[in-house]
Amino acid sequence: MPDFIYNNKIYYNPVEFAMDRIGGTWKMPILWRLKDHVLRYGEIKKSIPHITHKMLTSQLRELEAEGFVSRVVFPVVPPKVEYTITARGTKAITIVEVIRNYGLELMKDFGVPYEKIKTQKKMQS
Amino acid sequence: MPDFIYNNKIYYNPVEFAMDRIGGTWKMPILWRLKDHVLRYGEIKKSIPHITHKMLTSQLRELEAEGFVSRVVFPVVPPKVEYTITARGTKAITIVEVIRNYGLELMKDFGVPYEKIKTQKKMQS
DNA sequence: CTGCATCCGATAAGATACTG
DNA sequence: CAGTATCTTATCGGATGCAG
Repeated sequence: MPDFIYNNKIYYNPVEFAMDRIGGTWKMPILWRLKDHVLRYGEIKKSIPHITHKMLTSQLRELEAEGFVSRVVFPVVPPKVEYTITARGTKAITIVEVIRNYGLELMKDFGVPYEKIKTQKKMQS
Repeated sequence: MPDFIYNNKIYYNPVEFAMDRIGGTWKMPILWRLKDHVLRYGEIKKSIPHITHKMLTSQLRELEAEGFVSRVVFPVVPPKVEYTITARGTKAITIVEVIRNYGLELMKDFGVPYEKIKTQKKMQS
């Protein structure tokens, strides 16, 4: 007696559904980077520490397939691909921010040290 | 160059940290059930469709270990154990609600049918 | 009733190599 | 530069059995 099915997967509640779209280790960090920048693949890669090539590619594919980011391929050599956040992605950012702030509170609560609270203006190098 | 370490695990951002505490398939549904009820193990079990014995036990253990729920054992036969949400758990519920509402919006957005939008007043049978 | 341990299959994710 | 494919390991989670 599943609640609903989407993409051949059974879901039992809306939270699970939302988390499958924007959850996981990397999707939120990716959306976060695209918040107010259009970025190339390599730029995203450089800006997210420890993410592997495979993970970044697959997560971008999923985010694109579900309309959170859009992918523009420039037919040049060497290849150039830009990723832009969509309206749906921007909406998701709101949730990311809520969770992020909560995470910061929790960390404080748990006594976990964390420095870069300050918003990062410039993203890489 | 990890951002921080907690419980022998490396985290790279606050979102990941938060999701490790209250994320996953079952933690939010569990907290949700305890929102305004003190429940016994078996009651939680019955109220969450498809959750397995193993998963419920392990998730409750983690939630307890990190202070989101408290566990009271009554020294009777047969055993009786009650789970209560803590202040920290109540705070988490706020986030759960935000994510849940977002999930509902997303589902509408994706055209996923879902009936029981109405708040469930009574929980089981 | 509640909880723990064990086994095992499914899935996620890292490393690496190859392509246009 | 960006993307795909393969191989391999690690973790998650289901089923089951046993115990106080």
